[in-house]
This record gives sequence, C-alpha cells and structure tokens, in this order.
Amino acid sequence: MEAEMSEGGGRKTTIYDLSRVIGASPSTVSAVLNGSWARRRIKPETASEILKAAEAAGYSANLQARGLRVSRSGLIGMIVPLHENRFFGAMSQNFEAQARARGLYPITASTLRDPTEEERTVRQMLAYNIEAVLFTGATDPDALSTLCRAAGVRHVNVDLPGTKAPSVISDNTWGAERLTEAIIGRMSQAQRRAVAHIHFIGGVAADRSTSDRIAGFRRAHQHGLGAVDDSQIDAASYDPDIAEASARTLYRKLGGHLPAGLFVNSTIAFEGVLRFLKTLELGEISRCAIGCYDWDPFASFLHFPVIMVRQRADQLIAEAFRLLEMEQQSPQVLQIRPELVFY
Amino acid sequence: MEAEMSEGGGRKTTIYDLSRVIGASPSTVSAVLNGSWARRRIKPETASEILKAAEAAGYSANLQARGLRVSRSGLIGMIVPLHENRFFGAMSQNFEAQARARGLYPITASTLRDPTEEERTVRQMLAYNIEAVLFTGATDPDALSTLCRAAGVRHVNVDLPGTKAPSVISDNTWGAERLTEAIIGRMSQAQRRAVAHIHFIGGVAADRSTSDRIAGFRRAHQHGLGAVDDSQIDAASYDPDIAEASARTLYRKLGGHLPAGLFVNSTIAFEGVLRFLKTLELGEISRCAIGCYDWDPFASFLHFPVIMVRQRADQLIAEAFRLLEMEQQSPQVLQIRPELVFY
DNA sequence: GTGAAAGCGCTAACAC
DNA sequence: GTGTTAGCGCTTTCAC
Repeated sequence: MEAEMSEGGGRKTTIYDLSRVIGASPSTVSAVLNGSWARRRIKPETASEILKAAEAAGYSANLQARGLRVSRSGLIGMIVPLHENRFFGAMSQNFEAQARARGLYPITASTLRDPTEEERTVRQMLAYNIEAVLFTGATDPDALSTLCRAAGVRHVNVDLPGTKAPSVISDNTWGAERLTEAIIGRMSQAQRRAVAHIHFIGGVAADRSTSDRIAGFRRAHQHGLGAVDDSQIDAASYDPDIAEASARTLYRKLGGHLPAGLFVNSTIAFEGVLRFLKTLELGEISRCAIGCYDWDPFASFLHFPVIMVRQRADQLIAEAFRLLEMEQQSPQVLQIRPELVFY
Repeated sequence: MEAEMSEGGGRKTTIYDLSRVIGASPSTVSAVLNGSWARRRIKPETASEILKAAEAAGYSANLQARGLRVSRSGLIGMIVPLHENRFFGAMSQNFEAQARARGLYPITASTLRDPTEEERTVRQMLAYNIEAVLFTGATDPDALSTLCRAAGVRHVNVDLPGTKAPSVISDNTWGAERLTEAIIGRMSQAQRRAVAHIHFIGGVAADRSTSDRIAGFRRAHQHGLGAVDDSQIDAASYDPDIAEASARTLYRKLGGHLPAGLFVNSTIAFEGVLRFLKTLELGEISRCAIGCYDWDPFASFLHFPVIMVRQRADQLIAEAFRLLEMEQQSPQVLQIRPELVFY
C-alpha cells in the first residue's frame, strides 16, 4: 500500500478514487467524509465502508478544493512585528491555541514594523481567502482595515489601537499607576517621609502607550509622593544606549545617588539601565526601588529586586476573538489590565 | 469605487469580471495577470489595459483556485515545539525571511513537543497542499517523514535529527568542546595547576544532543584538566528545580565550595543553577568559571561573567532550505557549528 | 494575438 | 438512501 502512493508523482487519493473503489457516488463519499451526512440519510454500512476505505488509502481532503467550492478557507491570520520577542511569542502561542479551539487553522506572519510589509502580508492572506485576521502591533492598522474592509474580512487590532476597527490593548494607564504604587510601596518609610521622587526613563512620549503610562505614573506619584516635575520624566527613546546615558546623567545630577525609585519603560530600556546599574555597589542599588513596565523572566536572576508589568497575552487574544465574533464591528477600544510581577 | 466593493457580501473581483469589463477573454486576462504572457504574444495595449482595470478593481488572484488548478499552493510549512522561546523565535524569523525570498508563503505551527499534535499539524499542512516542510525539534521526526513521503512532500529535520530524511542540527560536540575550553580559559592559573574540575549539570544523557555535548565536554576536559570522573556529570533532567538541587548538592559535597568550573546544559537548567548561586557571595561565584550551553541575552545583566553558546538559527535554516532543494533527499545529518558568546 | 473549453477536487442543490 | 450535475476561480492546451 505504501508503494502505491510513494514518491512525488503519486497522485493523492480523491473522493473519485474512493467512489470507484467502493461503488458509491462521489457525492456520497463527500458527504460521509465531511460530516454533512447528518442531512443526507446515508446507510450506516455505506458510511462505514467509505470511512474504512478512506482510512486505508490514507485519504485526506484537498482543502484548497473544498475552500474554493465553499469560498472559505478555514484559515485565520495574525500579523506580529517579530517573533524573537517574549511578548509576541506569547501572543502567537495563544493565538494558535484559540484558533485551533475554534476549528480554524492559524497562520502568523511577522512584518518587522514595516507598513509596506504589513500591507503585502495582509494582501497575501486575503488572496488565500483568509476568514479573519488580527493585527498585533501594526504600525498602520487603519490602512490594513481599509484593505480588509474591501475584501469583507473581519479584523481586530491588538496591542496598538486603530480607528477603523475594534481594538484590544493593554490598560497602560492602569498598569503604570499600579507599578508606581508598587514602587512607592517598596521604598523605605524614611524615603517616603523625606522628599523622594521616582524617575521615569524610556519610551517615546509621543506614542500613545508611553503617554498613557506617563499619565498613570503621574497620578500615582501625585497621590503618594506629590506632584511630578517634568525633569522626572525622560521619555525620548526606547534605545538602550540612550536609557543607559539617561540613568548615568540622572545619577550625576542627584550628586552621585540613585533616586528613591525608578520607573523604566520597557525591557529594552531596562537593558540600558542595567548596564549602568552594574557599575554601582549592590548596597546603593538596594536603596532604589526599581520597576519595569514590561516583563522578562531574566529579572528573577538579578541580585536586586525588581517589579515588572506583564501584559496578559491570553486575555488580549481571547478578547480579540470575542470582538471578531461580535455582529457589530465598531471601532471601540477595549483595555485589558496587565499584571504586576514581583521579583 | 470603495463603495462598490465594500462590506461582506461584495464578491471579490475575478478574471471574469475583468474580462467582461474590458472585452477580452478570461484566458487573456489570466495570462496577463500571472505573468505567463511572455509565451502568449499579447498586444502591449491589451496587457496594460487589463493591468489598469485590475488595479482599479483592487483585483488579487484567488490563490485557492490557482492552487487547485496547478496543484501547488505556494505554501511552505515549519513546525516548532513552541513560540515562546528565544531560539525557536529566531528560527521562525529566519524561516519566514528565507521562504519569502524564494517566493513561498511561510506558515509556522507549534506542536508543543507532542507527537500527536505534530502529526495532526503535518496532516493539516499536507491537506493544504503544502510544498515542503521543515520539522524543527520534532519529537518523532520519522513518523512525520512517513506521512510526507506518502504525499510526496519534501521535508528536512532541523535541530533534532531523524533517520528518514536529511537533517541539519547544531554541532553539539564541537560546541561543547569549545565551551569547555573557554571555561578552562577563564579559570585562574592557580586553579588550572591545582586539581581542578568542571562539573556538568543539566540535560538528559539519553538524548542525542546531551550525549554529544557530554562527549565534547569530556574531550576538552581530558585535554586541559585530565580525565573526567562520572561524578562530574549530572545530566538527569532539564528541570530547573532539579538543576538547582544539583548545584546545591554539589556545593555541599565540595565542602561549601563551588567547583573551579561549571558547564550548565541549557538556559532552563541555568535558571535553577542561578537560583542557587543567588544565595552565595559574589566573591565566591567569581572563583567559578561558568558556561551555559544555550543562549539568552539576560546573561549580560548578571553581576558575574558567563560564557554562552548560541545556535546559528540563520545557518540552520539556510542549510535546511539547501537540503530541501537538493535532488537527492538522503537521510544525511549536517552539523552546524554554534558560536560562543562571552559575557 | 486571442478565445473556447476542459478540468483541478470538492460541495450542494435537485433528482429519483 | 444515493446519483447527477453544475459550478467555485483559475490555468492551459488547442484552435483559429
């Protein structure tokens, strides 16, 4: 049997082959094989005979043909900026699981934060008759919405919101407020009574996510330590080198001391800050309460404590699917609360 | 124009629509639109008119229909154990780039190191008429080979070898030997002259990759520090908790000292070791030269030096494609040398 | 230079 | 209960 269907040329078995072998019509075979025989009242014996033969022949339906016929593909897509990243990796993992749970076949593509690549990829997906698509961290979500709308394909923005489709993002303001509170909570009594400040490093203030975080930071700081001075905020870039320089400068400005607290915006900025912290004594670092808005397990291996904020990839994806399945595709923005992780 | 093709129902434009609009036959439109008009000698004017109309209508070919007709799909697949992992993330990233460079559309699926899931996924891919597939870290590569062979689909094993298809894996013996040499290189002169040993922690000795690494470790150790005693090797599990316990036990056994060198097999085992190391003084840790067979950038943030081994995802994928494209699909095993990273 | 027609493998009326 | 038939949208001989 293996010989029959071995090597390249060996045409894959079709329902016609099966129907010939069994002596039933292709439509009967089709009905049995795709479960639609609930409606047709096929004789159990016929059915089991067909199933048996299909099994024996190693039959599997040609999904392209089926898709063409029913004009659906069973595919659902997601784009992410890149795969080499903890968060997006978690997103892919959750996306796959949820898509499969719905009987859809998930296909994920990375688009490197390049709008052109995003468009190319989405067009490609549409050409494969994809049934729905998630845009995670898209740089130009609205352009993609236009594309999908034209093809009548449902879609949802994730992590970064758009204005032409429903979006589900992390609640950055809430997360930043909680993180700031937690940082204050880790400051000593003495520091809290003295004039103590937390400094904010990293990110780009013009980006929505950073500005939301700054808002949350300000609110909690105001509440626990008093008003925030603009000099406490240094959100000019995500670059680790710049973050390193920022930390160093801050240290000098404070006369060779760390601030009472540090709010680092993203693991990537944190990398830079860590490079600077490595040059200090442990005792000195311990007097600064450190938080990072983003999560990576490496923090658990550091020799000083850190509080991190972890986005809920599971909930983001779950909500994205829920929005996808709603009748009304209005461009609302849903916010998911992240969680604090203490190391 | 947007109104024309808006919302769900709006049938996507086909070559028939185009042919009607222009007054040319579907076959002419098809030829122009898929580039096969080099053979047919179509009038440039007709061609440009068709192109213009297609553009205006936002036409894009139905890839399912094309695939059905030419019985190819333009899809190439890869399975990986999971996405939430540095190495596999890098593999996906490289796979995508290389697949696109070849005009193929990459689809990646995670199978969670579950043989059943691996089979399900590969069957699914075959049903979509996938043109080739890479098995990365598959737990039962040979079963997948059988599946693909039956369908006449080319495939290559990556990272973990199989016996029924070409494989490309990291050169674990070579890497372990280099890592061991590097660890010895970081030991002090005094240690090297004294009776000093390196201990190997983590992994499962029965697995091919671990046993290869042990072989490399033994060879370099033999050469630089003398023969390895079996008590220096503790490769019973990848579990971080077990690795932590191993490190602790070793420390006690050595009378409250770390060995001169530590070879930790995998980042996951390293996590456990780190948990133990955190309980020690920095001075003490500094007297032990530490290497980890695997790579994660978090090592750069530790307050003591570590040598890591990084697998070359780029080369693994490049070679996998090369093997895929060779006429002869013999079950050879190609080894790619990893690189050492010093922190 | 271009058109007509067949058919990839499947499904879904509609027959009987 | 099962068979016949007409396409899904595309490519590709083969005619002219």
